[in-house]
Amino acid sequence: MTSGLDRVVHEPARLRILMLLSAVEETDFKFLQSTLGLTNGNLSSHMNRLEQAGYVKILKGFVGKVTQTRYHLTEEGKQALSVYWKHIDKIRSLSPHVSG
Amino acid sequence: MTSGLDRVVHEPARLRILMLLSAVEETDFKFLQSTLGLTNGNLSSHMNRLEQAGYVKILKGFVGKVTQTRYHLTEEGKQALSVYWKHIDKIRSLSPHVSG
DNA sequence: TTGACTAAGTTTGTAGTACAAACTGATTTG
DNA sequence: CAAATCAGTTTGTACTACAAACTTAGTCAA
Repeated sequence: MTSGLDRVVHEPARLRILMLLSAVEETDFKFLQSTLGLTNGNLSSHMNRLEQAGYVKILKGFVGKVTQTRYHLTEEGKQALSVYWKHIDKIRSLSPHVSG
Repeated sequence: MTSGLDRVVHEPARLRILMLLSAVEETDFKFLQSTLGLTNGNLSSHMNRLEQAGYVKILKGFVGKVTQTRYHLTEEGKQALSVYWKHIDKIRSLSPHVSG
């Protein structure tokens, strides 16, 4: 009856983050930030939300003396994405007339 | 840089409403409500939002002596849906590895 | 060594919104 | 005439995305 869409995944910024991560497996804050055009604060919040949901792992380290935060997509995250797209396809099939 | 996703369309309940409407062109409150499993208040708000966006037309009338509200998908609404799915496909193609 | 500047994020405040509960107003039924 | 039902609308609340302000640490210039 309901859409079944996972709100954590459904948020546009996070969906794009997850899709990027699913392509590269692991990446860092600055890459995501500049690639997706998000502000620091915004990206930071989203990554925390994704971590809380268990969809990414946050890895803090250094590059030389400068801190660097890396992100890794978890199995749960991959699963969530897969399920998400299934639900999207279901909604999309509600109308055979809208192709996109 | 941004997702390009229209927030009016992106909301799950509204997306499903629009997809249903795009299949049937026109329908009434009770059908939508029972088909999608939304509460009256919730559906009412969503339909108003969709009307404000110009995506549906609200037609109030009677069946016998009882009021009935019908909804009609506008051209703008169809367009918005089409554009929405284009953006979704673009996001989806960010990763070739997630099939859904 | 101290003061300005940059880097890499985090925390905070606010405006917007989805949802359910409470309400409205008309009609029908006991 | 009261009570119940129908067909929705309005209101209140809890949540949340976003940007602005802040933090913490390192680098450079004099």
